[in-house]
Amino acid sequence: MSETRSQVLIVEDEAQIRHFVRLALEADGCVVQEAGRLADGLLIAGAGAIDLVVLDLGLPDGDGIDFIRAYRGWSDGPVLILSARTEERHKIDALDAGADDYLTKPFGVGELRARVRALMRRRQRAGGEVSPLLEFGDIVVDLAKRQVWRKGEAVHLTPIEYRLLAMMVSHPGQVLTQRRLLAEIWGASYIESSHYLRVYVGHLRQKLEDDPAQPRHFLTETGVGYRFQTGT
Amino acid sequence: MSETRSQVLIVEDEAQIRHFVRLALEADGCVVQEAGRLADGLLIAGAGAIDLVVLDLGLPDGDGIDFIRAYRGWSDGPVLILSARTEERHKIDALDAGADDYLTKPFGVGELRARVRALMRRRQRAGGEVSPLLEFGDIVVDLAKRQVWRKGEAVHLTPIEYRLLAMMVSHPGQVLTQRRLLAEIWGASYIESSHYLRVYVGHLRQKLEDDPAQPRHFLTETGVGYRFQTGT
DNA sequence: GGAATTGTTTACGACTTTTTTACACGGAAG
DNA sequence: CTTCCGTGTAAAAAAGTCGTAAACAATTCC
Repeated sequence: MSETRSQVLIVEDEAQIRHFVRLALEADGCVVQEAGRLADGLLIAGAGAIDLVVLDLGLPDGDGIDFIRAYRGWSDGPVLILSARTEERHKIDALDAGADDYLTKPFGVGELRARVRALMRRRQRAGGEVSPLLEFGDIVVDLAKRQVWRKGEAVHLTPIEYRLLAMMVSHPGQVLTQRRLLAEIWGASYIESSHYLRVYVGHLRQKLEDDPAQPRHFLTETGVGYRFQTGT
Repeated sequence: MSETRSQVLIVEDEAQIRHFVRLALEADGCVVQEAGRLADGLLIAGAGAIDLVVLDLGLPDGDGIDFIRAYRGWSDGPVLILSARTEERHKIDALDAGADDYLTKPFGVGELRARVRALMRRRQRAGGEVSPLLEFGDIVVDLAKRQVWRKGEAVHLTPIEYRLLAMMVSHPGQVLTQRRLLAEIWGASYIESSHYLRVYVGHLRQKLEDDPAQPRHFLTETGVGYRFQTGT
């Protein structure tokens, strides 16, 4: 936490706990954003440069496990679970879905802060080792900074465009089915709205392909989904 | 844990718990080394090749915190604390000294394994995942990416063509009856429409065989079905 | 409050895939 | 030799999918 302060997102329905966590983390110099529902949380996480997510599993508008899976679709950032569920089964499921730590309520504020510090420390160390720049022909993507360049020029992407791109570059060469893309970007209730994908893949091709009509990276697999091709 | 198995070091004075942890982690494919004292633990860890340390804080020959500090002097590898001490102060101190996770005794074996998997996952994420390739002469199939190559060149297949190919390469050398292929690809009500198969096997031969008229992989078993021959 | 940006929805032509139709080939049985 | 059956190609028609532009609604930003 030397120059840029860490951005933390809290996804939690109880305003009281949100506030409690916010105070705890701000004491360590974090910048905190709050979301009361999973859908809002995904929106914020997709829109901004979030360094760490603190997630309550028991939210009213959906299962927190689904949030982890969706988030993991485009981000490797640490996720700490807060939950009232103490059963081992829940912990295992959350950790295996991609969470990094699991803290059961009630928890001590000091322990929460220490665990957040541990995750942040590990994150910064990992960032130093590996270059976060992904390069594909003319396209360069920095997933950590949420920035995209084409032929050296910065490209502006909207939140949805960015999440779609991040999902695709995170699975190079692989076909991502329409159902999966829709479920992880718009939510499980949108798996039939495939026209959204046509519109937004179109946007990405417009902004990132040399010839949008003859895409070389964002390939269509008719009837199945889309494939991000890394090669030239 | 793709090729090289993870090396785990357990530093713990009670032989019973050591054995318990060893069994738990070996079940996940880890290679486990044990140390009963901090000094022995440092010696083993110092020899290198350790991917993760499971450390009991309450050892007779010294403070576990000192172990963490010493270990952090040369390694960034993950450290998971096991401890009978439940007080928050101890957790905070251990985490701030460089530990990555803190589990209080008694703990569930499932949770321990899940937390170890979470730490390992984060460690290995930098390395790209490799999906298994099926190779048959000139033909290479990547079922995970849904991609097919012939003599190094990508081959485009329609959904039905791909499902037919996937079925055949999944049962190499085996005769698949027309009824079975039709039922699995088109549905149970199509088991008499054997003529679809002629069309689509024809497509596959056209796209993947050297001489479609003299197929070497997609063989006809007249009156029965088709066989996928793996050999050259 | 107004302007700019972003997300959603609609419409339609172009394109891909599937289904259907037609016909030629070749071996086995009569 | 002819007939029949299962088979292999080709190409049509039909069905389904995709890409784009543009209008509208919601949201954000000044």
